[in-house]
This record gives sequence, C-alpha cells and structure tokens, in this order.
Amino acid sequence: MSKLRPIDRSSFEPPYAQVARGMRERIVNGEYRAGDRLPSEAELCALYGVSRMTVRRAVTLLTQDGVVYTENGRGTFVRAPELGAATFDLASLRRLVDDAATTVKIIEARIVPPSPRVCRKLAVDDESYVVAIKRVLSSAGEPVFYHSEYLVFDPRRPLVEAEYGVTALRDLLANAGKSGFKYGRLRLDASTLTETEASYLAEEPGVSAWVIEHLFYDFENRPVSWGRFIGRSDRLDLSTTVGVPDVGNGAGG
Amino acid sequence: MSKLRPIDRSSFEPPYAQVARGMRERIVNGEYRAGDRLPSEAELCALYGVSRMTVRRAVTLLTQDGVVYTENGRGTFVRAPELGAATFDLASLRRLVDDAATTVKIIEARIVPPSPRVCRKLAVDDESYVVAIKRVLSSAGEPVFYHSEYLVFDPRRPLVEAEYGVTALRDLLANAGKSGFKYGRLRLDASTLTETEASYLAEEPGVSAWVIEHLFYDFENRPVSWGRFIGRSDRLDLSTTVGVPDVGNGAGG
DNA sequence: TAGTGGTCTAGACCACTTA
DNA sequence: AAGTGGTCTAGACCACTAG
Repeated sequence: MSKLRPIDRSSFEPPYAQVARGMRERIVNGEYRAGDRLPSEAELCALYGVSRMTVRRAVTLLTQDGVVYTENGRGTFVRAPELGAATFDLASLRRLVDDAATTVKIIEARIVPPSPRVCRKLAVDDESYVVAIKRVLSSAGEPVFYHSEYLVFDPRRPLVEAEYGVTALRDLLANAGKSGFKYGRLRLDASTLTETEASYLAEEPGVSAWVIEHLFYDFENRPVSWGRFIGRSDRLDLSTTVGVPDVGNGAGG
Repeated sequence: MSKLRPIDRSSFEPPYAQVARGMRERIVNGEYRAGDRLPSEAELCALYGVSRMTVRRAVTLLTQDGVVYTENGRGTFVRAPELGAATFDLASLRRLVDDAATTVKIIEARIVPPSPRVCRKLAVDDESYVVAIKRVLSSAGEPVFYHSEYLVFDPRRPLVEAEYGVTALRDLLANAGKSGFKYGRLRLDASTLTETEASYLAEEPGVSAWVIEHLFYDFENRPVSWGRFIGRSDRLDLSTTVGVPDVGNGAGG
C-alpha cells in the first residue's frame, strides 16, 4: 500500500518537521481527504522510521494548524476547511508600525479631566485626572491611523517623556521585554470616521474604518490604559486561510 | 527560594496541565513578570517532581498561548502582553449559525451568467454559468446577516437541493467531515451597507457593517465558491485578550 | 480483545549562550 | 566549561473505541 518514506537524518530540518511536511503533502495531493483516517501512529513510526514521540509531535503540529484532528481510540482524521475556524491577526498593523518609513506625530499629550466615557473605561472618578495622548501614524507622509489613548494619571509616578513618543507605541504593539501591563482586552470594530477623525486622516467623514479598541490592566487588575486605533478600512489587511493551501507549507518549528 | 510544589498524581488533571497551571498562577500573581526568567527546565523538574518531557510540555503550552517565550541557551522568559500579537476568531458567527433559534431563508437560488466580478473571482469566462445563492440569516426573527454566494456551475455534477439550504451553510462554517473544498481564503473588511443589503437586513444604507469574504478552492486549486457575509457591525463580536487575565486560566489540553 | 491515541519516564546527544 | 533549551529514543501504562 504505502511506500516507505524514510526521513533524512542529516537534513537541517528535524525529523518531526519532515514527517509533518510529508503528511501535509499527502493531504495537499488529495491522497488523504477531509474525513479520511490517516495511518495510525504505529504505522507512521514504521513508515518514516522514527519513534512514536516524533510521530506524535508531527501530528500535534498538524492538529494545531487545524489540518487534522484526533479521536481517542479511533484515529487521526483530516479536517475539512471551515470558515468558522478562521483566525485573523494584526500582522498588517505590526508591519505598519515596525516599518522604518512610518512616522508617529504626537498631536496632543496633556493631563486632562476625564470624560464620562473615559471615567467608565478606566474606572476612575471625575475628580481625578488622566493623561490624554493623541497620535497620527503616517506612512510615506500619508496619515493612515489615528490613535487616541488615555492613561490613569498617578502623581506619584509621573510619566517620562518617552512614554508619549514612538517608543511607547511600538512597545504597545510589540514589547520585547518589560511593560507595566499584566493583560489587555482588545476589540475590533467596523465603524465610520467622525468629522474629527476624518480631519486628522485627511479623509471624508462617514468613510468605512477599522477601530481597534484596547484596554490594558496592571497587576492589581486595574485598568491603566484605554485607547483606540482608527484607520480607513483598506489600511488594515485582515486576510487568512483555512485548510491547506499549496504554497507555504508552514511546517516550521 | 522556591517551595516544592508537588503535583497531584491522582487528579483528573494530568501532570503537564498542573505544572502549566502552576506556572501560570505564578505569572498572574506577579511573582514572575514580563521579561523575568523562569526557573530552568531542570529546576522545574525538581520543583514539581516530574520528568523533563512533562515540564517541556507545560512550557510548550504556555509558549503557544503567548504567555512565555524561550531562547535557546538562555532560558524561558515571561512575555509582555502585546497588542500586535492579538488574534481574533469568528466564534460569534459560529454561535449564531449553530444556534437553534437562528433561521436561514433562501432569497434566491438560480443559475445565472456571472458578473464581471464573479468571473474574475471564480476564474470562469462570461460564457459559462454560475449558481447564485442569496440567504438571510435571522436570529429571533430579526435579520442579522445577508449572505451571497456564487458557485461554479458544473452540468455534469448538478447541485442537490440540500446544497442551497441551511445544511450547506452550516457545513461552510463548521464541517464535521467531508467537503469538496481543499482550502479557502478569507478576508474581513469594514464596510457600509448598500441599499440592497440594507433592504434585506431592515437597516438604513450607509450603516457600518462587517464583510466576511470567502473563496474556496477544490483539489485542482480551482476556485469553486465565492461569497460574502454582510451584517451590521454590532452583529459580530471580535474581542480577544493578550497576556494572562485572572479569570479563565485556559490550561486545558 | 485488539487497536487507537494520551501520557509519562529516564536517559541521551545536540546547538546555543555565557562566563 | 557549565548551563540552557531542542530533539530523539524505547518502553511503559492508561482510557477509549470497536468488533
């Protein structure tokens, strides 16, 4: 039935990845189709000449990628591509902020009394003060995102100037180390530009736009930062794939 | 320094999950903070009294959840919550379709010559025909999503009636078995309702809306189904979390 | 009862980082 | 050289599914 498919021990690609790639290819080829049972782990061990843990690691990879699923006592099966299983990430926003050609202009950065909405979001009373920061992100000189952020103002721990700038924004998106936040809640929304937002972005009011709302908490579970990114709908690419496309096997560890 | 934290061998919760939960708790407590180095795998083995593979499995879990990251030769570190690392899923759309109170009404289902756009998307010429299906999904009697779909029409393999109905739609979102698709590409977009769309959804034109565009391919990599879900922006909840919130440890296998 | 996936172990060798 | 994570092995026991 199935030919022996020994792996290359001298390859830079570890055995578990080779096994995963091999199985993936047989699914892409249509050799195994949605609902089909794959060879059992014992059979895969013999087929590829590796130990069971190595086979299991390969199967786990494919499971995490949503390519196959396992049923205890029954076997491993090929999963059908499902629209509902799709996930979307903010890679295009990261690319924008990481891009050296992207500039961040601080429109406003000052200590203000909070609006009722900010009071609610940051769980502060209207006697306290918050730091309001408004930025415009531009790519190649063209404004693409407007960002407004409110931080709880703690007089004992004054904000350093760096926290207003580009660094703080980069840290918010991709923080390779320390940060005062324990966790954050995000919400993606479809909206239209208000007049104010449109003016910052050199757009017409009413144009379709993304809103990325974020609320970060400190280690006492108190909200400390609430804000929103707003940009025209075509400024953010939220594309993804379900199932196993031909290009890009994604079998990397 | 660190107390011994033996695991419960008789618990229904497997050791690797107990170790992962333990580490998670110490991160939630703030005992380990963003950027901190966790105990080495050897130390964790001694701390919890389990083998290295078990510790590694726990660490892998936390890595996949974006809670920690590893650096070869250096150690395992707590990851700071990053806005840019967030992912969003279509759970709320799945819930809607899976809900027994949701009904699907077929507005239209017929064989038509394709529009230029459909020709392009499905890679067919304007001499051929496509199957146009338009549906309205209602929840509690209220229309919430409009779905329009175009399938390449193959006279040799006529569509059965079931493919127009609710079943086909459920299969598209959560297909627990066979399906003619090899993979699909999806795109999420922020838009506003056209007059036609608004009329089906009993809304005003120009209202903010989600568009979920999908394009599915067969095993010969030919597009076979192109369609769009359209619904008011508050009909879909795209929320997510980064970092480790207090509630819901998510340590399940 | 036989086959399946799920878990765990003890030990080994490796590449990498740091001192 | 010592410590770290990355990988692999051979074998074991378990819970579950099916005939």
